Amino acid sequence: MVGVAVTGRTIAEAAAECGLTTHTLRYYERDGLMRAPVARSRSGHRRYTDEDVAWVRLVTRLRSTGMPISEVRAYTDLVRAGEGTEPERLELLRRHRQRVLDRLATVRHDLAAIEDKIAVYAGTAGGC
Amino acid sequence: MVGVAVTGRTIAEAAAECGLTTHTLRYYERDGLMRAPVARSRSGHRRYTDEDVAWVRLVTRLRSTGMPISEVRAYTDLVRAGEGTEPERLELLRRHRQRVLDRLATVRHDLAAIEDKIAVYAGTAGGC
DNA sequence: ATCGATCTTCGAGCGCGCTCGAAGTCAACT
DNA sequence: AGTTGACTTCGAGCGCGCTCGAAGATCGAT
Repeated sequence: MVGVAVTGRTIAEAAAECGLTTHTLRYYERDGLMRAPVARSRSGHRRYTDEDVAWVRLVTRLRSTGMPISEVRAYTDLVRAGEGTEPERLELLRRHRQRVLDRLATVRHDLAAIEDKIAVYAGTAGGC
Repeated sequence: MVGVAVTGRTIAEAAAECGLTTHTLRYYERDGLMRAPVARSRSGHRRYTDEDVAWVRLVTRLRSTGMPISEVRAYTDLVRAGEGTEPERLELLRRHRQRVLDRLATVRHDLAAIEDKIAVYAGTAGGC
């Protein structure tokens, strides 16, 4: 075979695709947030597969909804442990979901109070 | 007059009422998050008025919706500056409102993806 | 072969928002 | 009067989540 294509993305490409920095991507890996260590080229450079990128995207969704790093790691550990851990993963995700919903409700409630204040100022500005 | 009632709450009472610690309440004051310095008893202990508590409640709503301390301080400065700053206050609150709405949309979107995953696990667990 | 951009590891540093502890004063009850 | 607990100021410390920089190896285009 001539010219075997190097598979996977560089860390910079993966970072751009996920909206993260290369620093953060390395940090996540160090911190146990990848299902498996990212593959390397012969010279040691990281090569991100589609699966790696998809996983990082899941991680960012969990993070964006407020899941702490430690809990993302716990979830990752369960996935890495393989079959049989599905009930635990489900429970973890469901607990997270409930927390997010509670948080959303609180924010909406507090936002409503702030919007009342906006309405007062807007009324003042309107001069009516 | 016999037994003039001491007006206002102690810091512990105010903290309990606002769902904060006394440490946090002092920290907020130090950090310029109170409209005016809290009144003191003759011996120097803080006495929180209804207005103080109402203000702290506003601060907690701004914080709870993600406004940074520095911006709460900026808003506080405007209120302290008095009349004429209403348009700036309005603009600040409106900008905040928009950020909160954007954030809510993002969280809802990311949560939906997580709920898809929950559905997959739940399906697996259901065994159908 | 050369050169500039990108990659590696490692450990330190930072910004935010509290959180805590020390050392001392004051309040309130018995 | 004594004692227990709450209050004061001050500055330091902490947990989280990155973020950065140094020193050096490698890549890819010319």
